[in-house]
Amino acid sequence: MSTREAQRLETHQRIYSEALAIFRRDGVAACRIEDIAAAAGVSRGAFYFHFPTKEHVLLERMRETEELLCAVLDVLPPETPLAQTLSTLTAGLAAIWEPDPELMPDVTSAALRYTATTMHDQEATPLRAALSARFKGAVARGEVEAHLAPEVLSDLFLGHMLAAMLAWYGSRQLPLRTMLDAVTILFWKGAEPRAR
Amino acid sequence: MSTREAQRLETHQRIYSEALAIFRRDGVAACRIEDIAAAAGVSRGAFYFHFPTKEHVLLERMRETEELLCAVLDVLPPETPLAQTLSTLTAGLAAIWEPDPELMPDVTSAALRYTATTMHDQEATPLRAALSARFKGAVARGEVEAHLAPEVLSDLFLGHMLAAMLAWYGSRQLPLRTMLDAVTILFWKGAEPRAR
DNA sequence: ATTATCTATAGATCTATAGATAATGC
DNA sequence: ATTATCTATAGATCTATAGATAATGC
Repeated sequence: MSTREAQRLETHQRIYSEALAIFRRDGVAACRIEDIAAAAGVSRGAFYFHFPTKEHVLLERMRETEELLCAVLDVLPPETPLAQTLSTLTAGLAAIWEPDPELMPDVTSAALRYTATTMHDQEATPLRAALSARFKGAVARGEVEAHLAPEVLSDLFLGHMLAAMLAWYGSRQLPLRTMLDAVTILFWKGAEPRAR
Repeated sequence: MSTREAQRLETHQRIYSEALAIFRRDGVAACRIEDIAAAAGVSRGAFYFHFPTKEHVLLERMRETEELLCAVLDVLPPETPLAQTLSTLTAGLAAIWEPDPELMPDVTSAALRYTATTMHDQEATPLRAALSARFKGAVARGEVEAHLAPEVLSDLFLGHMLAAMLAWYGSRQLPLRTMLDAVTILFWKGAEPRAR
């Protein structure tokens, strides 16, 4: 790695982590670019060189967490039962967000809008692609009763996790892991009582 | 209604509808307050008198759609089976958003963040309260197998509808109504194959 | 010499607020 | 006379970009 590239990455990382710290302390809306630049020891222009807007810092946070989750999923062999894959995912999500919930609403709402408005049909984030492949395998193995295409089902599962995280954020009655597992069971079993 | 109040409401409505029109045409981010004020024939200050930020226009749009949905639900008698209540809700959601999808990601992401960050536990929007009451009744009648409290289940159902709407927005393979009904069936039956 | 990274800054836009105007209450 | 609604505008902040500097490629 060249000196110049190392320098750029270091500055980028410093701006990124200072921005998140100020977001947590003051809230995203109240934080000025000037505050971030000052904390990182650079000019306002340097912030704009690295991030078009504050929202892009939040999107990078989402990418970062998705990379962590991808790494966790990659460890599982392809034929892993979907139920176990999803359980691994909920554990990963809880490990990331439970100790640091403050930015969750801002990060998830930014990511949802960005994904909906700028993501074209064929593209997908690495996490969406990885989970979609797992769902396809599960459908092929007959583990899932699909009224919907596997990739749609996969996106819906991720959407349900986000909904659960936001519901959790508002009340915090249960541990996040418990909440996410309960929603996974709901996804799996449905809300209708079984005949007995 | 006093002259003054009528005038205020009229100006408010004019700013509101012009703002939505410009949001649809140019996108929320690109739209300047000046553009909205000019289209409504008022000063920039008048915009701020009626709305603290552009985001509050989006939140008012969400409130407006929720009122429509509440009106639809209120027609159903309290003992209506939950499945039928939810079907009425999906029809209402599709009727609102299918012909005018452009602002859906901005409206829903603003509403999600707002609800998560500023809504305290005891409060709820009229729609959340109305649907929560329906879920409580359904649990009492044994229509729902609840691993989660009825009001949490109700919020999750709404969250699942939003996730489905955003997934629909990205691809538009199916009619929105079909998509929402498929997710309702998923909510109801679960993804696991039944023993046969 | 060229280019990537960053600084400095001009101009655009936002936000807060003092002041104008017309409706209201007494 | 008081107050609600709106205008005008000063000051804050953002965004776009010209220019400085130091690393790179030749």
